[in-house]
Amino acid sequence: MATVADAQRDVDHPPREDIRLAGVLAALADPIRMRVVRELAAAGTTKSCVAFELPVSKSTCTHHFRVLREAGVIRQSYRGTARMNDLRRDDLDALFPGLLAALLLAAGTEVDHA
Amino acid sequence: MATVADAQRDVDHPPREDIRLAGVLAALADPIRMRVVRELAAAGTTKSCVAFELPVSKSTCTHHFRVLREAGVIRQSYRGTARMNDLRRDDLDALFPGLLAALLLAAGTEVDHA
DNA sequence: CATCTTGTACGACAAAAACCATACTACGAG
DNA sequence: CTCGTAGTATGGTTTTTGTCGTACAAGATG
Repeated sequence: MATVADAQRDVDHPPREDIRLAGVLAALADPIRMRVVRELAAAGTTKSCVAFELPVSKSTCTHHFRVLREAGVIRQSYRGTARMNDLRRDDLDALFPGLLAALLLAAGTEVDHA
Repeated sequence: MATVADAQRDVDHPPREDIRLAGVLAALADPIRMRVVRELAAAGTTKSCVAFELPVSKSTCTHHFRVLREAGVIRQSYRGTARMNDLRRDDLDALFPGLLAALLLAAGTEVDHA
């Protein structure tokens, strides 16, 4: 369960108005990070970092999640030792209408054809 | 006017099926290249490299146009000494429906709010 | 408390990217 | 033919990025 201590360990996220399109695109241009976003969108709920089973080391994993967070693509919060990740769908849709949907669709069809 | 010699100087473009979403996103994550694409979309026609008046040197300019071409975002062809550039709207729309429109819209609203 | 699980911090490294200057090619115009 | 214009090629520098390993921190669990 999330505790008060968890909340204090929480980390900074850019406010909605600071999210830049260039940052979002750079974040999603990496295949590992795009995969994370796709799995997050498919799940529809928060997922811990370890749940993704990414083919990289722990520290690289931390790096990728930080890039996604600083770009404003995901929201992170602690729950015990786990860091839960969550798509910032609301903010992205408000800022860039249709973009997330088009990106997820594009990524999906590309995988299907591979 | 375009000549036979012009055609022989033409350069390789990736076929539609080789265009990767990651490459397109990486290409568009650079502000200079996004600006080129936006101006191309707004113009609706081909434009020579020099017509963009980009704030970088000639060689850097060549570099950015090559990245866009190799990502499959633009088509280039010679006309005299000028290299004409053209958005690959048809291919992008076929591969990634709605993506280009969402990107252009997003880039446009971002500039408006700046 | 001891230990396991999760994740972070830091330092290092190689590869890629963005940039420039210089030298060059190719076409067009005088 | 000569010169100007448009762009390429090459090679260099600097910055950024993706990756890792090691050491550490904090909560969960025995």
